[in-house]
Amino acid sequence: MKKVVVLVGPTAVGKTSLSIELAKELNAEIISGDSIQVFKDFSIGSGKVKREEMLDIPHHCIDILAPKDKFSVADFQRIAREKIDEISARNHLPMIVGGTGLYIKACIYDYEFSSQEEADEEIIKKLEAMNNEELVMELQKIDPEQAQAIHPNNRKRLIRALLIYEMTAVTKSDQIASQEHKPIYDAFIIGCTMDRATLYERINERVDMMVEEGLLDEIKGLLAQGVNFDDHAMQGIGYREWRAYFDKAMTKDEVIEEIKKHSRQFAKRQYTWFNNQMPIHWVDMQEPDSIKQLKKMLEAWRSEQ
RNA sequence: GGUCCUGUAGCUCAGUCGGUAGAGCAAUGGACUGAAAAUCCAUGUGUCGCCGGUUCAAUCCCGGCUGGGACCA
Repeated sequence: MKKVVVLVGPTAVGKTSLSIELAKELNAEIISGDSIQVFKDFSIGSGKVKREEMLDIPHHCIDILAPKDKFSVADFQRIAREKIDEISARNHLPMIVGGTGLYIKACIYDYEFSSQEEADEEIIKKLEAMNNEELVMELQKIDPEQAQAIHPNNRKRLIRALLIYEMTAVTKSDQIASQEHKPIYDAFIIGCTMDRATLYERINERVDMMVEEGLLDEIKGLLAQGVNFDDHAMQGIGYREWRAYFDKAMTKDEVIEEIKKHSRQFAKRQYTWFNNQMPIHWVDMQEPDSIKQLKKMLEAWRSEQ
């Protein structure tokens, strides 16, 4: 099995700088595991590494899409796995760094997405016109297991499950049942953490910094090139909140507060994912000893067979 | 100085014609297999400003005190 280092953690915990430090020591190349950083021109708001911070460490999966493109887990899985192969072939260590839990898990675990045609507009319209109860009843017919598992209020998932069957003729349950739910790499998963109150302070400060660095100009630039608030990447935190500003429903300061709040809530959700979905070696970013210990463990892991 | 309004959950406020209280937001926990920075679920004990009075019983009525606001001087 190929070795892969994975570095995850909530937003603003300090993943980027630790990743560069580790990459230097391990002769690694970094693959960004982030659902927004793949888009060009979504830079300040997505917390992309700056050129000068990279210290010549190769970075992948950043700026690989145009701002109006669509992207999905399956795309990420395919591209990231290709990168892992390439980097390994170069005798470098691949290191996935990011906060998008699903993307990262789909990449390193044996998730399998059946090939999918472009979803039929007609079918989507038909499903979206149905109420929750009707969706559940429909799913009950083709995939009772998922109809049971998905909460009736979660329309997005209900529609997704129905669509999977429409597109691929395989139910979501069958798809999942065919997997072993195991990693396909020898992955060493590091989780960055710190005291919650401190993290929240850092998040607030980071948002202020983004605004100082020109977040609003970044949004204006995107709008000027034809991106609008309904586009996929614009649903990212730090981006979607500005819609209210341009609609004159909120002041700049109110938008900034919204971004901070959403970022804090996001960090909490990230913890929930990382705590429950993957076996993680947690590192306390405020404890130098904790990082030292991590490096020792990484050394040991790396020299294993 | 006077008159009136006001003080209930971290915040904004409901409410109890007297039987110790509830919404939204926040917060916390959780789910998660093609939108995942998305989507969804669960969780509400708080000296009802303080002291006293009336009452079987007061957050609710009465009195005083105190904080906030508006208006009149």
